[in-house]
Amino acid sequence: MKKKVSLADIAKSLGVSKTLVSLVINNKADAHGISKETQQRVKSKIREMDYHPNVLARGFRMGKTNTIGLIVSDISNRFYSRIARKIEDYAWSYGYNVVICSTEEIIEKEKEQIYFLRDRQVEGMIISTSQDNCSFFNDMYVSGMPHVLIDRVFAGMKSPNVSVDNFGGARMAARHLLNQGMKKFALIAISPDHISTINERISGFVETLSEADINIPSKWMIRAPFDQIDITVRTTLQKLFQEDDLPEAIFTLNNNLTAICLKYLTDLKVNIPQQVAIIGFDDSIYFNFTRPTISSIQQPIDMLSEKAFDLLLKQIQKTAIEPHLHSVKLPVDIIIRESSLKPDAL
Amino acid sequence: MKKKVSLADIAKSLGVSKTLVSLVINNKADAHGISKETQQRVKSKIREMDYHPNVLARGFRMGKTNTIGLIVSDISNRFYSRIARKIEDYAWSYGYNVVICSTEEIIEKEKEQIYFLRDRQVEGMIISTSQDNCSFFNDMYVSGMPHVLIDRVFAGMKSPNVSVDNFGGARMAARHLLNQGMKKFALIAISPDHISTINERISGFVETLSEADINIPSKWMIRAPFDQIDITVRTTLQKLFQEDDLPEAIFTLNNNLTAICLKYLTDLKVNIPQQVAIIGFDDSIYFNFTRPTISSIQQPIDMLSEKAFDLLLKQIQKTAIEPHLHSVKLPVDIIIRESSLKPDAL
DNA sequence: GTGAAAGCGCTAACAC
DNA sequence: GTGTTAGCGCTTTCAC
Repeated sequence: MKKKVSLADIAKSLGVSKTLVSLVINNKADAHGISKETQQRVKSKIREMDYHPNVLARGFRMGKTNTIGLIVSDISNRFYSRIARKIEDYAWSYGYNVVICSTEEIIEKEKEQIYFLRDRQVEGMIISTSQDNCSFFNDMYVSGMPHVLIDRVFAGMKSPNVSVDNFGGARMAARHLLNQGMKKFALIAISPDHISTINERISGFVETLSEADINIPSKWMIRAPFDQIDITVRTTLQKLFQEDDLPEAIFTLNNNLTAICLKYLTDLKVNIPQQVAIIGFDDSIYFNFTRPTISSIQQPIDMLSEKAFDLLLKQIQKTAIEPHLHSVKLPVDIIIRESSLKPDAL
Repeated sequence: MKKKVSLADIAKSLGVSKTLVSLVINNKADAHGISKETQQRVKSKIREMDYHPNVLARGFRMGKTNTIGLIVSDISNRFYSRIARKIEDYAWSYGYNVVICSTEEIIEKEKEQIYFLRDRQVEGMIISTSQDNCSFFNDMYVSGMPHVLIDRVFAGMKSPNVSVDNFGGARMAARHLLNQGMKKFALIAISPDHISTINERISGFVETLSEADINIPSKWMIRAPFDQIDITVRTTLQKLFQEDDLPEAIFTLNNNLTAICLKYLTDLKVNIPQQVAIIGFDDSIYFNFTRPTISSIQQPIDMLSEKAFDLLLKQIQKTAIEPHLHSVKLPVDIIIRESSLKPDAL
């Protein structure tokens, strides 16, 4: 693996040209009418000398790196790691590698990472952005850098994108709670407060409630900074449960929030859903065996990843993207379990 | 972003040599006594023409790609995605990108991925292998390809490696259960059956039990194939609970197994720990708020990742690795929650 | 059927 | 202080 045998070494030791060897390696020998016998000689020499093409050099020469980038806020979040896995599978099947980057929701870091990947000539990127508007990506789109925005999107953006129906999902959650006669709600989101998914979920929830003439008091609209979710949720819940006036249900806006919220509700010995019901955005296998089991909005992660990769590949291959696929919004499901049921329904 | 301005373009439009531009770009201008004024001219031209160095070309020239590979069985498994995140953070801080590969526990796929990454000139790899012996890696070590084995290791291997004390962790679990007077145990592992971590955990558990003259009946030594965990666990548990003779406790050997096992125990309406206790290897935040809360062996993921990256970096930089750091084994903790307590202790 | 030579974008001796 | 030149390992046009 070490000796760094090059194509030239093979050619020399065989007394043939580099062209010949290159042709054989790339299966273009037949097309060029290279004799079977020569081909065999080359092939066995390659094996003999344990030659491995320098893919980097080839990529450099051909302007193809066979690498794509995946940029998300945090690869250890299961939502993103599942996306990563799917993207990786598709990528691998097309001969691509994927480079991962976690932005920690820091806009500057995200930009830096995108620039870095671009300078390294990745052929495309799939991005769940932390930015607060699409001008950066519109420029990128105009510049011709293949990319697709995933999960988090903006109105009026030019880049191909695929997301889920956050608004509709939140609406489902709200309706489900309203249908059971609940009237008092709290909502826990993360900040920064320009994340599109979070805002769409908030809108969906809030608007649906207001159609029923219900508002969420501002003290129950909770924002936990991305890097301080744990402590924020803990102190907020502690304070909340010191008061007499409690919400009937809490809507947690992503999987981390749901988990952390449940952890501290448990610590506080709050009965779910008797004292307070809960429903989260983004499902987890664990929600099946907590007691109570946890209701949630389930996202079509596999489909999301598949569509995203497909859109990226089309750009890389310069295949036209049908207009109706340029911006895809996927439906979500509500999984009703015990945590969101009115106590008397249990 | 598109026009592909090259260093040569800058040089030409400025009427200077490429060398000059290169020196300025790489902050070597001062050392070479390039006048401040020329440097400024170059810099502003670079900005004016929106030039971005082709990092690939540079890497190609210098034999440095600033890329490392991370190879695990499944990046969507939280254990690995947390490792990935940490590795990525360290890598980024050293100017490295990380390429992820999921092997699905398929040895051939793993080898293919390693070859692929090698041919792409990654500078090093961190690998949680699915292979059943270390000869492949010993060859790799001899060949000089920087790499470190993480999590799964082999006795007598040459490659630098870092793992956790699986044997000790399983022993802790066994002792904890034995201490409470339990005598009948089941164990659920994944196959293939050459995965070192799994085997060490089995050994630790089984040996500790046998010191107390207890054996696990073979019908209670369960193996679920990696890609069929769900169905295997389900049918196994269904069958198990049709019988009168039940184990007092189940030891699940990784986070997936624990989750899936809990899911189906819940489906079967089994009372934990009254009917059967459970303790898992690998912790999860969710174990805090299930009811009962779930006991587990907690692994030092951050430390594991840090040590691994450090060992890799040393190899890349050709720094000597102190002998006692060549093979690192990290201690684990037992987190005792409700699921593993004798009913009368609750 | 096979080879020579140019060049992808960059860096680094070595000149001048 | 600045420029010339020779590659890194590969593919590809064009020639023979």
